[in-house]
Amino acid sequence: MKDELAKFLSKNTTLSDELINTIVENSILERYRKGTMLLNAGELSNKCYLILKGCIRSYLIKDGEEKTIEFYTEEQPVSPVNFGKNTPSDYYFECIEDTIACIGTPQQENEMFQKFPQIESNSRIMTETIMATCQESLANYKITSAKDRYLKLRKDRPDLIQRAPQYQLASYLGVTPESLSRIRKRLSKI
Amino acid sequence: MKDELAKFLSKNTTLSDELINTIVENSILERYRKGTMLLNAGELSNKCYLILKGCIRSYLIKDGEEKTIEFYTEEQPVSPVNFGKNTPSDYYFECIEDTIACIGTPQQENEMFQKFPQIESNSRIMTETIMATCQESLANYKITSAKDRYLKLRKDRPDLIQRAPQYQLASYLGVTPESLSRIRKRLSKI
DNA sequence: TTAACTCGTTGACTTTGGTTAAGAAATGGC
DNA sequence: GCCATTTCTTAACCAAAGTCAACGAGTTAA
Repeated sequence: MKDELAKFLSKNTTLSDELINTIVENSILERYRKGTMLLNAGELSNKCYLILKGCIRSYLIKDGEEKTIEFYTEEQPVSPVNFGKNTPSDYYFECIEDTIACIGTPQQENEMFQKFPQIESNSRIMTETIMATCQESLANYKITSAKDRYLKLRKDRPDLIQRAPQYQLASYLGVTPESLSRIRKRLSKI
Repeated sequence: MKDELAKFLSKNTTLSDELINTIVENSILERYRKGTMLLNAGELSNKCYLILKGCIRSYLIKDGEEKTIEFYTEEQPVSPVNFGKNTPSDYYFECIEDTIACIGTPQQENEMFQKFPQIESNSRIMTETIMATCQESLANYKITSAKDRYLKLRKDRPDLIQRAPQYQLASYLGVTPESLSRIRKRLSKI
């Protein structure tokens, strides 16, 4: 499993093999069962994750309904926006599959940043990349219909369609489960 | 004008007054007339901005229509997602008012990061904050109606309603100008 | 001053998605 | 296996937003 982590780092950073090794050797892996809540709304977040196997969903509850914000799968970093901050989370983080993840804490992060400024630099660049993705999602969301968003999701992350229940996909796409069902029906007729 | 920059830095970073002074003294200010294109789609971005006065709008063109992504006003940093990268921009950046901004370049940024690692650290944290805002926007967009988004915009950024033409606000809210007109009419009747 | 544009508004009509309710299918626990 | 629960689908109806077209106010340019 630690290989996955090394692979991720060499793909997403410009860190030396030596440094990557140091990180991998000092990293902590955890296993979670499907259904485990990693963070509840109202709680402080003191862990971030890199998924090696499995799937994590973030959501919030509005008007009594779960609204899925994001699905995270293999090789994706999961960092709650209040990670390491003294503010309560608005979001829930839940494992929707049995999941193995590499854990990070604010202390450990700070230590690493101190020891190897290189890592902070890479972290900044990675954050910028994730932000670009987020901005793109928002732009894309505004200018497309629910049907187009479903098609795009099916194209970009086909595995998710299989892995997540439909009502979660629906709220992720910003529609009701009924609407998603209709969209799928319309598409299947073509 | 440089005071504005110092004010921004002391509000948004934990940098020492000394360091802030260094930055302010080395910063370059530029003036742009209303209508100036700061970046066109397809171009590389080698400048980022901190607005001291004025308003910048980013948009993309889809199906021949301008879709407004974001409005940036006083004290907001404007960093195209491809800033300093070797990839062409998908977005246009336009001054919709006469604007004064502080300019940054990738070279200058790197130099500063090298000299003062503190600054890179602050930059990372600022990026994380901006990302949180972006994620929140996306979440908020998904779970609200156009009317609610208009009300929220009017509450959060009342000046924008006055400063930007309605068709730009409409595409920012993700609706047609006709719809926004109707939403405003409905609201005025209450 | 007039002609041409742009922008915002309005109306008629269509399409899409939400709501409610019911039933079918799948899942999980015993 | 069987029952309870959850999830998915379908249908009828409604509300919101898109489309198309027309019009008026304001601006610009000849």
